[in-house]
Amino acid sequence: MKPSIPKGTRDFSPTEMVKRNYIFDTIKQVFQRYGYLPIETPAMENLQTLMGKYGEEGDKLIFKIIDSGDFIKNAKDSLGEGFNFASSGVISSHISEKALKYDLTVPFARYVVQHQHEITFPFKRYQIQPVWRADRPQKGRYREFYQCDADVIGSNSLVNEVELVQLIDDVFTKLNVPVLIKINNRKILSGIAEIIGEKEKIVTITVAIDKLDKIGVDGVNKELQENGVSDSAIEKLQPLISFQGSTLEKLNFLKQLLGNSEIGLKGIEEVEYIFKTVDSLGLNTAKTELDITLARGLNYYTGAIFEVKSNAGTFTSSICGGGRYDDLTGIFGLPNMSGVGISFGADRIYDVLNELNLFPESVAASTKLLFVTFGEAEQNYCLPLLAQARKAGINSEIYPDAGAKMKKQMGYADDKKIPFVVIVGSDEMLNGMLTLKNMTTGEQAKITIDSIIEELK
RNA sequence: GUGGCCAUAGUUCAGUUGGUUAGAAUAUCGGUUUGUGGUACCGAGGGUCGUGGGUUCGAGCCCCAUUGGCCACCCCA
Repeated sequence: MKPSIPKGTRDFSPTEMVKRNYIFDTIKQVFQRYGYLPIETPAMENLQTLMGKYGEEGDKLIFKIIDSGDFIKNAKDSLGEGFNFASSGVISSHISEKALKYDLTVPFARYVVQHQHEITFPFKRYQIQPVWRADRPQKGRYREFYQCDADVIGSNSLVNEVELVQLIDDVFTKLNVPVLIKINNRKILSGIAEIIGEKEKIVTITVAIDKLDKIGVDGVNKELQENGVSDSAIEKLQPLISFQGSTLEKLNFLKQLLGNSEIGLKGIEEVEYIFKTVDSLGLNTAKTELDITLARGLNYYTGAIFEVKSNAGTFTSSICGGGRYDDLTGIFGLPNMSGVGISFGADRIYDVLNELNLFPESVAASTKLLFVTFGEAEQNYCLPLLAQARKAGINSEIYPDAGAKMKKQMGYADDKKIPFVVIVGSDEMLNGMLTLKNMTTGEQAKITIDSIIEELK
């Protein structure tokens, strides 16, 4: 049998893990600086917890876990004798009650409701875990990937939104990636749908507008028409999607256009506050932009929405995204609990850093000292010295096979990029003067174990 | 869910209009050197050419199917 792993999943080598941990550590450090604390939730959730939260497309991409035991019998019991295997869609809900989590936000909402009596609000949590999507893999898209989420729930304040923008800026400044943070507000999109008289079609309209930079104005109009949006509504939409200008000009333009929409004006007010406050505080390296064509597919967003793209390299997909959701917890029985959060896509950030060569040269050297011996007697002599070195906090190891040739042991050190080697043979054992070799310079010296520890500490 | 490209050693790839025993580089292991790595030289192992079928005297090469990979659309991190 040929060894293989499922489509869209990957193994990570030690070198890759060192790089990945660099990203995780950087993000974690910034999260903590902003007062977020970690939680973890299971890899799987009850299917009902996840279904219906991500829109029609999203629901299709949830990995369902088949029930253990005789699921055919179970399905028969609940569906009756006459059920038809051909309609797998019908039986799937009868043979699966668990699913792999699709994102971290919905399980977080479930967590908040389930643990509401242990939580002090506003609750700020971060979470770095894998999620799974049954998407078809391609560049920057995996079926198993890590999200790094920071969310605050139980606070309506726009200060949270402002802080998240700063947090994004901090993370990418530390990682040396120049980014563009696109900001919009679902309320503005609602306002637009309202004033063009197609309130019901808001999802269709936002999805179409979102594609503007890819398919152009004509493409958007065509898609709207095909989806039953009236011609007069499309006409009213034109000035909006073709408008160019600075954030300030966009805001003024929107104020005029959405003057009759209460929700639209609310959205403008929120966006204006976020931009003004962020501007007055200043950002390190990130650029911001109001993008009224930014929609985002996840159904649960109701207020501000964010999307972050790299400004350098060929990687154009978003590497971070988020927004405000007013009622994710309502469905689990805890209404009026607004939250806002963002999610960093660690795997895509990895791809960006790799392409731009932005990983630091020597991220965390592993072993610092290797004991090379010539036989069992030497090995026995070295074991206590090895323990002594470890106790002193020096990452060290001994070549485990006592009889191995020196060339082999040295090669091992070289391959693992171990900077120092201690060579111990009969001479060394006689007087305790060990041979310490610096693998970078090739220099050797006779020296005691205590001096070695002192030097490498 | 729709479309395009690809599949030969652990890895990256050669392989002539279809013709004998499928090659190289690199990695691995061994040796030159049983107290010295990163260099050099020599040698070894490693492939039912993704899988199944077809055409042919003969298929790694042509045809069909299937699986897997990459990429684009959709959607998204």
